[in-house]
Amino acid sequence: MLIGEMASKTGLSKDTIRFYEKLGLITAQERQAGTRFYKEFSEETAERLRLINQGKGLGFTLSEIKPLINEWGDGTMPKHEQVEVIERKLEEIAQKMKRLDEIRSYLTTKLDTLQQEKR
Amino acid sequence: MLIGEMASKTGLSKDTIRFYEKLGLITAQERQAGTRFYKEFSEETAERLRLINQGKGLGFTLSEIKPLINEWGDGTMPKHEQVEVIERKLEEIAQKMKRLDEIRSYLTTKLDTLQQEKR
DNA sequence: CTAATCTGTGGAGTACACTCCACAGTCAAG
DNA sequence: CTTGACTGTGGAGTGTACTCCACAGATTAG
Repeated sequence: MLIGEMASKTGLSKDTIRFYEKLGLITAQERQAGTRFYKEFSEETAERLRLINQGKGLGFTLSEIKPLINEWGDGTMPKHEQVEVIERKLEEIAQKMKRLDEIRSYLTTKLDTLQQEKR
Repeated sequence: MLIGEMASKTGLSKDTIRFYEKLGLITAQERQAGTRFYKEFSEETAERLRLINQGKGLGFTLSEIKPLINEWGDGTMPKHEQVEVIERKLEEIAQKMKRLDEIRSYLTTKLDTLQQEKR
């Protein structure tokens, strides 16, 4: 699919998608058309874009997200290191969940207080 | 306490703390000293700064955090609206937790795959 | 065939969240 | 009473993540 379809499919702007491609967060096939080239995006890339978006909403930066979603399989990183990276991320996620829960109970308490005051 | 102490206490830079004060995320007493004024921060403000920091790490922007931690008690917002705001935020948090869990299982699966490949 | 709509590129501009700097007043130690 | 470490202010600069624009080629509807 071309960039326009991808944009409406994911809710991201074309510019954002191009930006992510420049950063290497996603890739595209080049399809020739006369003298120039168009980018072909795959269904899998749509999935990736969704993951990226979720990550962002959770406070991960793009540079944190990059290794998270990349194939690791540049072959460069030894397997045990990959395992370590993932384990570290899992800890981070556990941390984030804990914090979310703290904010949740903070808000719940506030809500209770408000509703009590009402009567 | 003065800004330096607050900075080392929270791990935020003095500039960041001043920036947050400008935005109205935190407040300070003014203490006169000769011709000029110094800012006195309270223990409660330290708590606030910690909350702000947690919120940021979870993907909330400063402008989202502001109403979350503010006293609402400018008296301006009617109670039932306050309740609504909090309820909306609680939903958002539930969403974020769900997404975190999705990423968690994505990573766990990846981890399993890697460890299986090893043998 | 032509007009409208799509496409990639290069580069400029924007919003947010800081970060740094120069300057001048304050204060505690020696 | 000087020196060094602290303080507030104003303003400039930085990094991240876009967003917008002008341009020129490509494609599609009529």
